[in-house]
Amino acid sequence: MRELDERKTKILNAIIRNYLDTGEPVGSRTISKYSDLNLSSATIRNEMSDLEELGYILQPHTSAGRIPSDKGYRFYVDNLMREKNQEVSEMKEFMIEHTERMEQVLQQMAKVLAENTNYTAMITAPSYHRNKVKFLQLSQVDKEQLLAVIVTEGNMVKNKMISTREALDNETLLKLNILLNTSLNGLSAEQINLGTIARLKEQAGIHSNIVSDVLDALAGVFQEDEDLEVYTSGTTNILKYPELSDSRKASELLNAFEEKKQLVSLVNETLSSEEQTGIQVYIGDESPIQNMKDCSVVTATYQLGEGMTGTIGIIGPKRMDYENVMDNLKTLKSQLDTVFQNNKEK
Amino acid sequence: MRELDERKTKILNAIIRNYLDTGEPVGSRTISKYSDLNLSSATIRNEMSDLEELGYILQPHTSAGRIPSDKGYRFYVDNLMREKNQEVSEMKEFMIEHTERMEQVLQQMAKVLAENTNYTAMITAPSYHRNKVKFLQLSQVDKEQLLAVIVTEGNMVKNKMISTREALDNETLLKLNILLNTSLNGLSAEQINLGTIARLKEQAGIHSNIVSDVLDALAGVFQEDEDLEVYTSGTTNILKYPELSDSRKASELLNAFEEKKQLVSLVNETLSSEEQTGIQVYIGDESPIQNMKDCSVVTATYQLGEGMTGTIGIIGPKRMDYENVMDNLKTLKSQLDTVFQNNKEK
DNA sequence: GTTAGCACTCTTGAAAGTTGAGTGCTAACA
DNA sequence: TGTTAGCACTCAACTTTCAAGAGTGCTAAC
Repeated sequence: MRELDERKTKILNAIIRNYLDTGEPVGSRTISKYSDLNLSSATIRNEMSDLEELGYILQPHTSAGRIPSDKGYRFYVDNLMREKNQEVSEMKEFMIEHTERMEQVLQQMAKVLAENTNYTAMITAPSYHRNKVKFLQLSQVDKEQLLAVIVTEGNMVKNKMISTREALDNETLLKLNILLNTSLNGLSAEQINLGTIARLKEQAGIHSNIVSDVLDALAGVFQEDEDLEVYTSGTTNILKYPELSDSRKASELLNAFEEKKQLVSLVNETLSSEEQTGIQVYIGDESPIQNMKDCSVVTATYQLGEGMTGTIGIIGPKRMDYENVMDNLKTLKSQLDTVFQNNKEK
Repeated sequence: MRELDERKTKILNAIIRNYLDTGEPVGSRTISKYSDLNLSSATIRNEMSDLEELGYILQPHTSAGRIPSDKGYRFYVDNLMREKNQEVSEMKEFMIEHTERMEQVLQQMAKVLAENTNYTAMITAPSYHRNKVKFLQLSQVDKEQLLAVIVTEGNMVKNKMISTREALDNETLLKLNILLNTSLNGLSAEQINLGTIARLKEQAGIHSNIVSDVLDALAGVFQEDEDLEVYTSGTTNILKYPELSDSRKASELLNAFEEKKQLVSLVNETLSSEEQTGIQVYIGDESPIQNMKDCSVVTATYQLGEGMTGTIGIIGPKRMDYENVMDNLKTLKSQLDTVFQNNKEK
């Protein structure tokens, strides 16, 4: 037997929906009129009393209406929420325009997401943990400087300047390039081990110091992506919700967004606890970030195959419009897949 | 004859300093005790009355103390402020650690600046307007993709992927590279005109479409820097000042920081109205950004020679600690010069 | 020119009163 | 047994009132 019978469920649903709309505690009379149950407020009151005892709703104070508890929200998200299946939104247009610069795309997406939802959006660049070197080139830029260009499977390009004592002649450069490419191509960060390195240096002979520099650069490349690029947008949206906009809370939250480092734990959490749908909802204390205990956080991961994953997140008040948010995330998620897919096939 | 005699000046000075400290309207009695003028509060009152008539201070309401007007702040900044000349601060250490990635350096500086001042800091990457192409290279990354790498005089590196219908053979690639380098090296954005382009395409023959792509990329590179990379830090600091932290104002301000586009006008304004010291102070309405009319903005430009300039700015309440802010900007400015200088000589 | 004194103004905060939404409980009803 | 009407009660939120305190402007005296 379920904890909640049908009528209680309906009433809980009505309460939550109403609260999502208004942000005000909702009373028995409202429900009595609002819902199609045709029950008097007194009956509703009795049921509400039960629901409160069960922990689904709570009263901010005696003689106020009820608001959903975290448990109530959880029940709503898990059981009550209707899944919308909107058609593909306008996002696509944006993305087709500029697929050149990854950063721009991501920033743009965050923006669209924030605008669509009126909450704060964050999105991380796909991370290359298990990504491989695809192309590597050293060029002589001027007398004392080499430029190392590194391209990974995901077509991410990284550069690193290397200072040398003196210019290398063309032939040496060519040799080095061939050496580096044959040795390192197709390898991921984990696969480049001491053995590889030693062998490489040996073959480089007197230019082993340059090889060192290149490897440093390479490490830097992979490293850099570990400390994660996070794009946020709509951070100021939280000020729109009174329950979050008091000076202290707002300040803490905004800080978390500015110091993007704090968001890392959110990303990791999301990545580790993968679910079937790929969409996670953290309500209040469930969130891995302490500062967000008065918020709800909805996250999704997008996959690009070959171990490249990124995270999208929406942060808003607990009474966020979960349906809309999850719908948005879902479409964006699929959009991302197709976009990067296309990009690759081109 | 000056508008303000010595005594009025002293009193104004005392009022402003006091207000900078406390943020509260300051009354005649406070000044009478606080300053070394040995005047009774009544006398001060008379003088204050004059000062108000002259427009240097104003009353929020009858029977409150006085606060500085924009004109008062202006007078303070121009005439009253003592210039501190602190020794080189801790900034240097930070910068020496990571000179690799321009972005990181700038972001780091913004952070230090924000922490030092407790206001919001912004800093733009040096812009290459008049900067020149130093090195240019096309490489075959895989069957259908070329990578164009562009290095400018300032050692800024930009990449652009170019899709081709089919792979080019090595020889063609070499020829194209030589062609591009000989034609474009040493040229700035303005110098690449239709004549150059036509000539280039003609020489490229059947590969003129690739040349087109490279030129597009090049345009993109210069363009991209025109829509400006701005790094901000300490945006939440404005919440520390009650006069800015009410929901509406804070929201507008934070938005301006997030939508970095809005900051462009500030940068342009700063660049155009160059002064001897290179440090500008915008008080209230003087600011080119409407949202900042309740703030003061202090900006400086740093120069890297060869037409590369960037802008640093501090945004805070009108009662900001101008001395400290300007001091910070001044040292940072010189730091930036030396750092980039070193970087270049290496 | 400076100062003491006084009446006046205006914010601020506390205290007291009022309103209204909402509850819990009881008794009656179907 | 479940539902409902009615009523007393509670409590946040708002309004009003009041007193205190800071500060001013003005006048008259030094």
